[in-house]
Amino acid sequence: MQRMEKTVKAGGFATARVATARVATIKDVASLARVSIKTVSRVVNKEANVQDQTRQRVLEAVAELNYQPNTAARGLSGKRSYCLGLLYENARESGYFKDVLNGALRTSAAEGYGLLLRPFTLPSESLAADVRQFVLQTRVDGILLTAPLSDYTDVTAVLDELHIPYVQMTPRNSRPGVPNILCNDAEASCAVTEYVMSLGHQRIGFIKGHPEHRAAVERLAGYRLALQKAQLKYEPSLVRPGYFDFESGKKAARALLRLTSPPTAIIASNDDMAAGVVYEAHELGLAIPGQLSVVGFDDTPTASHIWPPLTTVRQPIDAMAAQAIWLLTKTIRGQQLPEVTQPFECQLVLRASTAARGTYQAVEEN
Amino acid sequence: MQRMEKTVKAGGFATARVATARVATIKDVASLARVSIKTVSRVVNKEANVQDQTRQRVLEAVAELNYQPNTAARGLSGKRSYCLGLLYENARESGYFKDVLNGALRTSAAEGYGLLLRPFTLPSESLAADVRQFVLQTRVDGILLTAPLSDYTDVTAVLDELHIPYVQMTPRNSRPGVPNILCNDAEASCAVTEYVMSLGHQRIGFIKGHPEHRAAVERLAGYRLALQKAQLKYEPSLVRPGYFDFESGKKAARALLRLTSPPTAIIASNDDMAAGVVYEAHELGLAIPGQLSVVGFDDTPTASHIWPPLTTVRQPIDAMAAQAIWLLTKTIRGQQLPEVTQPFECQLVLRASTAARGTYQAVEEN
DNA sequence: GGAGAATCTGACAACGTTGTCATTGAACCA
DNA sequence: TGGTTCAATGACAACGTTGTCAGATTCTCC
Repeated sequence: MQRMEKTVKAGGFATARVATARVATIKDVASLARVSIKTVSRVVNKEANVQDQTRQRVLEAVAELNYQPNTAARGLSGKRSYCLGLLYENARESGYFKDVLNGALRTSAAEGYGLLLRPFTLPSESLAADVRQFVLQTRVDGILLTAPLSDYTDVTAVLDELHIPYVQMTPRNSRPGVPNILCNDAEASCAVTEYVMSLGHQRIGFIKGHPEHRAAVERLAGYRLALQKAQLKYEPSLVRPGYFDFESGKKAARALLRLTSPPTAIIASNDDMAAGVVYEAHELGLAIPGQLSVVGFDDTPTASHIWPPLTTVRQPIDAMAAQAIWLLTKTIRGQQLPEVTQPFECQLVLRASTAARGTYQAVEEN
Repeated sequence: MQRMEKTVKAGGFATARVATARVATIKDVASLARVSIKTVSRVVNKEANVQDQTRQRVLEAVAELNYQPNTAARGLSGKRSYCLGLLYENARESGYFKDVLNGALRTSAAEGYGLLLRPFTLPSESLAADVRQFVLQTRVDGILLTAPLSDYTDVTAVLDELHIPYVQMTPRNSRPGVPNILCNDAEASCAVTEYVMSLGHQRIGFIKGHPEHRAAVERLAGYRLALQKAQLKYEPSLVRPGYFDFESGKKAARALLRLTSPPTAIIASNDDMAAGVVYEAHELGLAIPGQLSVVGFDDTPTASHIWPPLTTVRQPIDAMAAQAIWLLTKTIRGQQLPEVTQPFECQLVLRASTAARGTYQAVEEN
C-alpha cells in the first residue's frame, strides 16, 4: 500500500512528522477491478443490476485492498449521516462506566466532537485486531482507553502504529507523550487501611482485584504499605485473589472467614466484591460491623444500597474522564500538553460497614 | 427559511412525501454577511487574521441562520471525523442502561450505523429544545427514544416536526407508523403479584414507579388486576408513591411498615426501590423473608448482590433494544415494517427475598 | 429480422467544507 | 520614495462518495 508523508503543524511548539498509511478509496477499487467507481458503489451498496461476474471482481478488489467506504463522503453525497441517536435519561445513579460516559460525553460535546462507543468482551483473542478494525472503520480522530483495556500493550501498540492519538485512564505509566489520567489509588488504599487499623483491627483481610488491572496492583501496594508503616507483618493467607466481580468477592470472603484465625476486617478492591463479602457474612450469620468490618472501593450505587452501607473510597471518575477527553482534543489539535498531570484525589467515604473492633461487638453480643 | 419537497421511494410498498427544512450552509452565511465562504470558515473555526468588524458580521449571520457546520463535509475536506472513540470493557454485569446500550450498539454496528449518545437530566425546562438541537447538530438519521423520554409528547412532537424516524422503548401506544417496543409489564406484574398471593400473603404493599414512566402505570395496573382476580380488596393505604430510586423505596417502605396493620409482602416497581425496602427492613430489625417478603422489578445487579437476593422480574432489555434499532434502520431505509410487534416476555426470577407467609416466619421465631 | 424493453455500465455533476495560493491594501523600513 | 513585509480576504481545487442520466448491450416478442 502507498504511503504518504504529511507534516503536521503543532501549535507553536513542536512539528510532528506523521506517516499515514493511505487508505484505499473507491477509485483504487475501481481501477483494480477495471470498472467505474459507480459500479463499485453499486456492489458495495448491494444495489441491483450488476452482473455476477463483475460483482465478483469488485468484491475481490474490495477484499484485497481492505476497502472501507468513507462515511464522511457518503454522508455528504448521500445526505445521510449513517449515525443513529440514542437519547436516555441521565439518572442520578452513577457507577464507574456511567461516570466515565458522562464526563466523556460532556467534554467531547463541548469540544465539538462526537463520541463513538465500542465495548470489548474480555478475554479476547482478537482484541488488538478488533481495535484496529474499529479505528479503520470509524476513522475516529482519537481514542479514550479505559481500564483495563489501557493495560494491554498490544492494544496501545496498534494505536501507536496507526498514529492515532489516545489517552489512557489507568495508573500505569505510559511512554512519554501519551498522557494518562490517574488517581492516587495506592495512597487511598493505604489511607483506608490505616483507617481500619485505627479502629483497632490487626488482622485485616484483603481481596485483590483483577490482576490485569493496573489499579488492582496499586491498591494492593497501598495495603502493604500501610501494614509496613504500622509494623504489622504481611500475612499471605489474609490476601485472596479476586476479579472485581461479586462472585469472586463472595468466594474470597468464604475462604477468609473459614481461617482458624479469621480477619476482623476485610478490605475488598472494589464494591462489587465487598458486596460479596457482606453477602457471605449474612449467610454465615456474622454481624457487620459487629463481628466483621468491610471496606470497598469506588462508591458505586451498590455500596450505599446494601445493608449495612459500605465504607468505601470514591474516585472522581467523571472529572477524570472529562480531563482525559480534554487532553485528547488538545493532542489532536497538536497543542502542547501540560508536562505533568497531577493524580486525582480519592475520597474516603465512611459508612456503617466499619466499626471499632471490640466495642460494637460487645453491644451486639448483649 | 426555504423549504424543499423531496420524494422518497419506500422499498416497493409506499411512497412517502417528506418536506425537509433546508438547513443553512456556509454559502448562505457568506452571502448574508457579504464575505467569501472561506472567511466564514475562518470565523467558525476561530482562525486568526479576520478583522473584528468582519468577524462580527459573520457571527451575526451565523446566529441569524442558525448555521451549524456540516460534519460530513468538514470531515471529507479536512480529513478528520470530528469523532472520538471510547473503548471500554463490556463487563458481564448488566443493568437497564447497559443492556440498552449493548443491544443498540451491537445492532447498529451490524446495520452499518454509528451510535451517538445523548443524556438528558430530568426534569428539564428545555427538553424539547435540547432534542431539536441534538438532531440538528448531529444530523443523525434516526433516533431511539428510551423511557421515560419516550413518554414526553413534546419530545415526539419535535421529532415528528423534523421528520426524523424514531422508535420508542415504552409500553405507551404511539401513533401508527411509529413503532414502539414493549414487554408485557402489566401481565408480568400481575403474575408476580399472584405468585406472592400463592405464598399466602393477603396484605401486599405496592410501591409505584415514577408517574411519568408509562411502565410504572402498567405495573400498578398488573398489581390491581391480580388483586381483582383473587377478589381481594384494593386498599389505597398499601400503595405508596415512588420514583424508581433507592431513597423513595426506603421512604415508602417506612410508611408501609409503620401502618397499624402492615403488609406481609411488598412489591416495588423496580429493584432500586426494593433494595430500599430491604434496607429499611434491616434497620427495623425485620427478617426477610421471615417477616416480610420483598419483590423487585428489572433484575439489576443490585437485585442479586444484596442480602437476601431479590425475587424480581427480568425483562429482555438487550433484545428489546436490538429490535428497536433494527426497526429503526428498516424505517430509515423506507422498508415496510411488520404490522404488529409482539410484546417481549418478562421472566419471573425467584430468589430468597420471598417466602410463604407463616411457615418461614415460624422457623425464624424458634 | 427488427422494434422495444430490460439489463448493465460509465461519465459527470453534485454534496459543503477546508487547504492552498493569489491578490489587495496598509504599514513599515531604509 | 520605493521596496518589503504582513494582515485580510477571496478564488478555486480538492476530499470520496452517491444521484442522474445517457449509452451500450442483451433479451423478448411478434
